[in-house]
Amino acid sequence: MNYWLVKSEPDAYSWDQFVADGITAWTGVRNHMAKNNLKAMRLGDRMFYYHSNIGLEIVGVAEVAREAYRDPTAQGGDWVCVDIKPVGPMPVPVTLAAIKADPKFEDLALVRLSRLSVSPVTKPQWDRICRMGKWTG
DNA sequence: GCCAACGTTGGC
DNA sequence: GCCAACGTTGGC
Repeated sequence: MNYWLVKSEPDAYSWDQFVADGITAWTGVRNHMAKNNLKAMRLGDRMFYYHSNIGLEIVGVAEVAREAYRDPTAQGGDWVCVDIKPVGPMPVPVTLAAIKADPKFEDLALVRLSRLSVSPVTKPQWDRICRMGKWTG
């Protein structure tokens, strides 16, 4: 299984809205590196759900419910989206500040490539963030 | 509100 | 093919 992190501005689409929807198509990605990450996602892969701009913290865990397919909101190009569904909220949200304060995360894409909206997370990074957030799933 | 990072556009 | 200008993202 691979691990990921997706960003959403809570103003635009919050974790609570995501939970209310139950499943959502992760559309609108228009960056090639992010697109490649979407294409690499496999059914059941897990991802952190991060609130950018407001909150600046990982608030939940989601998983891939459908692998990459053509993004219906794209006018042209070969943009793709995946379907994701919430697994559960992070018992203790993990803040960007806490992540940045830990030297073990200096290679985390969220830190190094701050503008990338869909990024990979290594297994050790995943486990460490889960511990910080008291995630027991 | 500012600014750094970075992708895209367009002139040459 | 280079590079300046510009737009967007996202943290501070």
